[in-house]
Amino acid sequence: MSGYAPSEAARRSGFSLDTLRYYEKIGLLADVERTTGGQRVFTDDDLGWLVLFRCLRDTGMPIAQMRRYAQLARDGEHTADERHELLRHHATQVEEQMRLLQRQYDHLRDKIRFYEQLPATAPDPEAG
Amino acid sequence: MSGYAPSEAARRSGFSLDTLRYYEKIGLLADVERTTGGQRVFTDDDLGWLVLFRCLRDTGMPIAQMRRYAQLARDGEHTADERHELLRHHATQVEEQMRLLQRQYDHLRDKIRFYEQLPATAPDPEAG
DNA sequence: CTCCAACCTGGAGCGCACTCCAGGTCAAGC
DNA sequence: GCTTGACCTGGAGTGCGCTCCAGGTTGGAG
Repeated sequence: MSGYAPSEAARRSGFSLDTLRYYEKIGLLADVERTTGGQRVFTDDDLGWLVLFRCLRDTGMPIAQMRRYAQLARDGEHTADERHELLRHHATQVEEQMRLLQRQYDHLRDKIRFYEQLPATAPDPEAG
Repeated sequence: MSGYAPSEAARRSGFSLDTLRYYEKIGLLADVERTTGGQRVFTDDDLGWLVLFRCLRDTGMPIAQMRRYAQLARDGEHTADERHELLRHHATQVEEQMRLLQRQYDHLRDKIRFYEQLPATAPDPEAG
């Protein structure tokens, strides 16, 4: 229950093999265990981190910031406040992002409604 | 009420001057009017298009697709169905995007809640 | 008429986040 | 032991959406 081949880790995390290697290379994922032959072995812990990275990535956090978070976690328990703050700050960004998305979605629906109030009317304000 | 200098168009649309020029260059914005000296003059119609582009961009539509939409609109009234379909299709993408964002936001809030149920507990599943 | 800030062009460069490649190694199944 | 598919490395390349630049032109204020 705690030793996954690269392909298995990729399957479970939804990241490509190249992305997993990339994340390790840039120091986002901490050094991953290896077999004597040098092949990666991912642990449940690594998988947990990947789930988090997916969450942060999907909500638009830049990699540099994720890396900062990961580094803080590696630095130990005394960085908990800073990590907490980092996530809270990110959450407010996400809230703003959600509001914008909702607003523009509403706008889009208006536009679509326009097409549904055709047929055979005059072109709309932006001729589109 | 219908002739804006580039800087004014930029201010009103929220796009940079470079972006406005870029949008014209790639054929997203139709050829913009010019003074005899060659300087751009944006119309209310152009501004309307920019509002739409902002909506589509903010909701994640790739430029290629926006360009397709704009081209269809230029092609005339008989493309209305296709434009309608394009927007409807995009709207479903946006809905999915919103669901994902909400889901990952909830996940993020859980993570934050974890930090709030400290202090001085054991590290969480992904040690973060 | 002069000045200078705003504008023009074509094209190069950038930042992000991967993605692909060549050339070689590892390890499980037969 | 051999085969073969999964894996390794460093580094180059990609796609997107701008952004910046040099070198020149325009046009309204004074």
